[in-house]
Amino acid sequence: MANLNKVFLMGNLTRDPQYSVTPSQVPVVEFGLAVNRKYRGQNGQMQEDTCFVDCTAFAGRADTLNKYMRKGSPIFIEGRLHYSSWNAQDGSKRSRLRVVIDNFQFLGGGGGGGQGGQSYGSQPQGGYGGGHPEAQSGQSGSQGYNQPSPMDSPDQPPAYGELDDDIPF
Amino acid sequence: MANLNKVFLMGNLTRDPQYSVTPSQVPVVEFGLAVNRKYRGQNGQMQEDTCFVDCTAFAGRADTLNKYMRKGSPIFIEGRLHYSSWNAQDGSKRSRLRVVIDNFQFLGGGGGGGQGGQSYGSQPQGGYGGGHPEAQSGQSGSQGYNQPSPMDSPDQPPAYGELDDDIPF
Amino acid sequence: MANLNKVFLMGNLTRDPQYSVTPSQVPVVEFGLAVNRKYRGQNGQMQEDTCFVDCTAFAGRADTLNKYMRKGSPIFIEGRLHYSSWNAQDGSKRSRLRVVIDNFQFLGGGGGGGQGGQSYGSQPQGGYGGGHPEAQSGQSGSQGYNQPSPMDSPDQPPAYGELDDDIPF
Amino acid sequence: MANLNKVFLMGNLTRDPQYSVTPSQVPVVEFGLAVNRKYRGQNGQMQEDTCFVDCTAFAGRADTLNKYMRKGSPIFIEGRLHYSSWNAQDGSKRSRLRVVIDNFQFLGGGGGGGQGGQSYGSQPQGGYGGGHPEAQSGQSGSQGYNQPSPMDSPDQPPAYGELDDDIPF
DNA sequence: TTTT
DNA sequence: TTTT
Repeated sequence: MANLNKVFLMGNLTRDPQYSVTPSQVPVVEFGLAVNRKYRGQNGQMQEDTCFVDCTAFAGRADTLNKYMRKGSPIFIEGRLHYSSWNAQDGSKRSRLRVVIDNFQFLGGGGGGGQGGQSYGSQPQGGYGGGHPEAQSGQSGSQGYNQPSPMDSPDQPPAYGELDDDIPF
Repeated sequence: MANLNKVFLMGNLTRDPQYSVTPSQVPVVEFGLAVNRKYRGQNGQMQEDTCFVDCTAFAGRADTLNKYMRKGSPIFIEGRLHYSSWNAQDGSKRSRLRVVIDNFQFLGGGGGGGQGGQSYGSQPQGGYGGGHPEAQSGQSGSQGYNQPSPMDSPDQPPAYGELDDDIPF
Repeated sequence: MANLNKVFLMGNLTRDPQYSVTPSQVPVVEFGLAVNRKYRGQNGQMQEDTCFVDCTAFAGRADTLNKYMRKGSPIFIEGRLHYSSWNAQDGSKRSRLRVVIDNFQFLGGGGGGGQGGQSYGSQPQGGYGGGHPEAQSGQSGSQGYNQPSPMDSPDQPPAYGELDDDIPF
Repeated sequence: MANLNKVFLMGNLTRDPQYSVTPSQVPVVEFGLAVNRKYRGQNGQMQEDTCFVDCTAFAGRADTLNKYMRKGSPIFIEGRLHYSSWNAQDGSKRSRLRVVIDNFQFLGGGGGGGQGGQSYGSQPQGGYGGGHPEAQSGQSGSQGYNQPSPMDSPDQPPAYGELDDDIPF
């Protein structure tokens, strides 16, 4: 009953984002991501292999990614594995894993678009969302965070009663 | 400009959750978490040390944690570091890091409450939310997921146009 | 040039681990993992989908997993995505993503074997390794950790010079 | 008994790395990290707060960080929380959380040093290690990875027996 | 090919 | 202030 599905990737787009919309006009973006890995092989020499991952984003994230990412762009992605299966033309059962994007960060220095390091996400408490005008990404917005600013000098952090806001952090 | 703040912890509560509410009646729960680590020391012998972390949860998460967790309970936590600072009585500047909980999982087998493995969270696409009646946790709910059910047998996963739902996954 | 490939999963084995060895007798274990997700669909009702992930472990990890895990066993996995590709019989190019296991935790309460919560891994500094006799998992062991035990009472944590050990933590 | 302690941070150094060595000459580096978070407050307006985290690295990682990071440099860090406690001069018990660095990535575009996106780490299977000459970081090196290159065209990935290497991935 |  |  315990379930967790969390993926963190950094890599470069292998192709320009492909933009589409669902039947009810929700934006969708798909692209490939290449994640390289260097490792020391049996022979003691450095080797490299690449993990190619298909990634999908929806809604505001799709818009933002489509706007700023290009083939070669470096990106940090937080998401989850998604499994889909279907019946192939030859009658066999086929399946695929992809990554559905929940949050991302543009990383500078790469080939394509993103050269800043903006952050986008959908988790108000989850951390590193917002920051970009296009980053409309379904935040529930109910759990703001306000830096405690205690009036005086206790040996403990301020209690919640001293704060004028609902959720202190 | 790139920012990320993500913490994953598994450990046991060092004390019963302490429940309170913010001035505007938002539930808050605080507890200590002990996370053990075994490692091989300089001498080659196994050693153990414990990391004690103060954890805080708000709203529906606070209610659920308060209801099921007790001193000794094992738990999996996803959250973020939160820094607070204040002036101590002696005039010195003091600060503290704590973890603000975004998602959690009860893990069986421990001392106190949680014996199942239920999952709670606040991220519709982020993965492992819901499942428990008490798990009211601020989901924005806009990004549902429906298993694709292709009509026929392509050699590719079904396109979005074939799906009768807004966001396929 | 920035690359990251990190996966965290919790779920249940869909089949008993399948044990084998590489040509040079390195143990290998493979199993399927089912990771469930509850979410609220477009219609507002709770829905569930399952992500099926093929997992592979090597060496000491393979031994331990093979010994304790069974179909239905709950487990926490830390690993990385691995991409492999090959040419299918019909001449088409095929590919697959799987998860290579770096660390894992048995989680209690499930169908099969693991009912404790032991921890296994390969990262001395990475956290939660060791603890089980079978957990031979390639630790480099060079970064031990010793709890600082300052003699007196500064207003700062003890400096390294006060410690009688190489790496204080 | 289940324990996990994992931290992922992206942010900027708040000061130049401070280099030292342990009594037995193991390199140590310490620096502060600022991780920003944007969120929508109760009032509906965007707000920002910063999490300040003390970070420590040892051995080869310390050397590399010391060489390339400066105040303002952006960085991605994977590590673990470390708790230390001591008795303050006034007799009170004091404690502190910090992050011990296991892996890191330089991120381009920031103030100080890192302008590439090199990756450094200590986990052979863990992913994104190596790549830099200075990145001496305690790899056990036993779990190399070789891309499978099947000769022909099965409908399954190649079995291990077909591979001429110990650990295929 | 599928687990709770 | 501490849990298994």
